[in-house]
Formats: sequence, C-alpha cells, structure tokens
Amino acid sequence: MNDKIRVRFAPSPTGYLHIGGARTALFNWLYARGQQGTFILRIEDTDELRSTPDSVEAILGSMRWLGLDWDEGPAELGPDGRYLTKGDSGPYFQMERQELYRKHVDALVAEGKAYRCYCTKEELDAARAEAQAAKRLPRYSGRCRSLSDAQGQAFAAEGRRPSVRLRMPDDGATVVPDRIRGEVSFENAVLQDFVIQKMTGGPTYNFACVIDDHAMRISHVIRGDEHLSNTPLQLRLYEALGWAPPIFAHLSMILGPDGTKLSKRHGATSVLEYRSQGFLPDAMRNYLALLGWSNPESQQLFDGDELFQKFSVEGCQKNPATFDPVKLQWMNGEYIRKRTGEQLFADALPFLEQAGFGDVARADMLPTVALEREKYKLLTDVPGRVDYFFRDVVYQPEAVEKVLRKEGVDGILGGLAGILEASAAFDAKTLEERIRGFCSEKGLKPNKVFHPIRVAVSGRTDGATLFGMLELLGREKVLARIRTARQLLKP
RNA sequence: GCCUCCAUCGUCUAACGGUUAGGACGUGGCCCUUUCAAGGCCAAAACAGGGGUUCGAUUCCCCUUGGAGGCACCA
Repeated sequence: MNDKIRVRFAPSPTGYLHIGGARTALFNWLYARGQQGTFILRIEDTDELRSTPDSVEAILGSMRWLGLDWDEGPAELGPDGRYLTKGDSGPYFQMERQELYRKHVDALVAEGKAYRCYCTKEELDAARAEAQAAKRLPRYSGRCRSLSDAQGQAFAAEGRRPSVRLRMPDDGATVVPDRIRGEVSFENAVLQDFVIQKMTGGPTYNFACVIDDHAMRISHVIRGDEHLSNTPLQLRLYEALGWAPPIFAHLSMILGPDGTKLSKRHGATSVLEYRSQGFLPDAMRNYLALLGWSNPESQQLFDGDELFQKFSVEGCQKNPATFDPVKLQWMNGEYIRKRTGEQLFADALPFLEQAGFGDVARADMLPTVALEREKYKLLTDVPGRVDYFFRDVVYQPEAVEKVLRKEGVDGILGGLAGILEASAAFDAKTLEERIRGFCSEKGLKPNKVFHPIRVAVSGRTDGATLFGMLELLGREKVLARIRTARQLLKP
C-alpha cells in the first residue's frame, strides 16, 4: 500500500450518478489502484435542501455496478435495504462531520482571518442585481468586513443570524498549479470574500471540501473542470489554515453530440440507465476511461487490470470529449464476445427473465444464448435473438416471400423432413453430412436448401449457424416447423 | 458582461520543431461464408483562420474566430 497516494470521489447526493460523475470517480479509482493508493468515497451532503437518501443509494449502487470499490470500509447494507454507515466503516458523510468544520471556522474568526457577516439574503441579492444592471462585477461589498463587536451584537439583537466569510486579498493573483493544465492564474480582484459557513451554521462546499481533503490526507484532487474556478478560493483557505494544498488535476468535461455539456436531453445520462439498457460494467469502464484519457499507443481495449496499470494523469486530455454511444455499443459487443458462455448467460439472465423466459431450463438456454454470441451489442438484444428456440415461430413475411415461396421449395422441405426423420443422430456434424448429402444426391446447390430450411425453422433469414441451430432445436421442433412451413405454402 | 479553460479526420485520440500527420469508432468497397453477424484486407476522411519566432511549424508566442465552464449562504 502506497500511503502517499490518497484520492477521493466526492459526489453530492442530489440525484443519480451521471456519466460525468462516473468518469471522475473512475479516474480517481484507476489512479489509486494503479499506484496501490487509497480511494475514498465522500458524500458531500451539505446542501440541506437538495440532498436525499435515495440519491445516496443510487450513487453507491452505481459505483458497485461499475466495480469502483472504495477503501476505508464499504458501507454496510442495513436490514431495510438501505446503506448504513457506522464510524469508519462507510463512505464519509459530511453532515456527520459538522463539529470539525465549526472548530476550524471559529479558529479562523478568532485569528481575524474570517469574519461574521450579517447581511441578509435579500440585501445581497439586491446588491448583486444592481451590479449586474450596471454591468459591474457582482462582488461582495465588504460591508461587514470590519464590524465592531458592538455593531455585530446590534445586528444579532435584530434577530439577524450571521454567516462567516473568509477575508481575501484585494490585489495580486492566486495561481493554481494543475497537473493537466499547468499554471492557471486568477486575479484576486475578481475573487471575493466568500462564505465558509452558512447562516444555518453548516459549512459551504468550498470550506468542507478543504477541511476534509486535509483531514483525509488527500494527495491528489482529481475532479471535473467545473471546479477549476473554485480552486483559487480553496487555495486561499489552505493558506489561511496554514496547510499544504494537495496536487490538483482538473478533468475536461464530457459533452453531448451537440457540443454542449452532457445532460438529460441527450438521452441516458444515469449510470444505472446504462445497466438496464444492457451494457456490461467492464465495457462501460473501458469506454469512459477513453473519454479524456489515452495512452501513447492509442490502445482501445484493455483486459482485466491493464486499465489501471496503464492509467496516468499525464495521459489526460485538456479538451472536452463528446460522448459517443455508437462506440460504446461497439465496445460492449467486444466485451460480450470475450465472455464465456457461462458468464454471458449469467449477464443476460435478468434480461431473459424480464422478457418472460424465466421458465426455460438453464441447460436449454445457456447453449442457445452462446450460439448467437457475435450478434449481440447489448444484453437486451439476447431475448429477441433466442426467442424462436422456446416460443412458436413468427414467420417474417419478407422471409417467407423471398425464400419459401420459390419454385421447388416445398419438395425440398419434404425431402429434408424425410432425411431428418430417418437420421438416428441429431448433432450438428451429422446433420451437416446428411443435408449436404441430400444436396448432392438431388443435384441441388447448398444455398437452395440451406436458406429454405433456415426460414422454415426460425421464421427469419438471419440467425445462428444452421446446423448448430437445428441441433439445439431438436428433431421434434424441427420436423414440426417444417410441417408448419409447408402448410404456409399451400395455396 | 466579467473571469478561466479548450481547439488534429463526423467522433475518441497519437504526435512532445523535420512523419506519406498514426490508431480506434462510424462510413464505403472487397474477401471469407449456409443467412446475419463476427473476422481479414483496402479506401475516403483532420492540423479553425491570421500574424510572428525559426533553416524549418500541427507542435513555441500573439491576435481573431469558435466552443465550453464558472461568476450563490448549490455542490
């Protein structure tokens, strides 16, 4: 274990885990696993209004599905199916750490590095609106910067509750060193005395984040680009607290096909939605890793541990990446083809059950699912490709027209039925010999025979290798379906 | 409006001053083949524009344009 590398994923539980969040979580996880470091999950639930337990569930469920396991103890599943946290055993929840934040706020106020602000929300909103109307920078006026104790008490006596702001320098610049972007400089004049403790007594995001990253000895903060502009504020906090900041790395954003930030209107953005659409978690991880990261070989597919062994912050891209569902599907197909029959069956089972095939024996279903392996792009494709093995055939009109309703087909099917009835063995190899023998005996091109029997037996022109299909179907079904097909041809 | 970031095929990307600008998805063609896939081979497809620096710029600098993110007592 390398104690020098400690990273974290810190989502706020205000909704499901989306693609962008998952990518951030993945990069942190890859880095930790590749460096034998520690990966911490911290739930930033300081938004009292929008945080929900359901969101926590969704985030943990998504992480588990993706295989992004976190260290310092997984959450325990409670008797009611909800995740419990006890002491050190869970993800961290910021609302359970309020005492720590208050302690540091008080210390900063006592040192004069932060101050109480009694401005009301209405006053601040009005000032901001005015500044915007005048096209000025909407910056805090600094009204409460040098309030005397007496003035503060007077405001308190009016019933006003204070927030706490950090005192920021008025000139100079704050430089953010970033492992992906180099040095990014912000003029202090555009920064402002920002709130570190809300009127409610709770910490703000920027404050809790700094306190926790330090308390948890985070070495690298790998997060989305949208946090870049928060970083100078956080850096001022590290300075005020006398702490060394971690190394920062800001990941570029993920965009939808239209070039704007990926969001709901681009279709599925929830990780769990991809699970129900039939994607494999490994494929999802592999694809997400390629969104904003690459290795010098431009390698696309990674086996097992290869992904985190090869991952590096240096390979991260500065420019935003557009999410491409088509490539994701291709990759999912690649992963499906790499699975063993057993694995694929296990993966597909929930989708088969959902489609009403729960009653079919595993021994019948497994080889059938495997037979069509190279056709699937999604696990949701499975039921539709194997249905005719276990349900009545639905004859596709085009298939019947194009293949069955041809001169001589009825005779061929009749002859074939005789051959198949007489054949003692009914395995693919024997069937191929018999049917090919039938072709040469009658002087027919194989195509003239193979296509009709395929349609007769499956109702469609596309499908698995013919002889494997016949074997799995079994003599009884094959003969019955040939009879049905011949009925269809009767005028 | 202000601040910040970004810019190579349609998309994800390689290149770290000198390359026929490489790979992958997708697209088109061919091959394989009992269909459909899968697989193999081939092809079309990019350095946003303008200035510098340099013997030489995709690469370094500046400007323009375009795109994105942020500007809360949300995170």
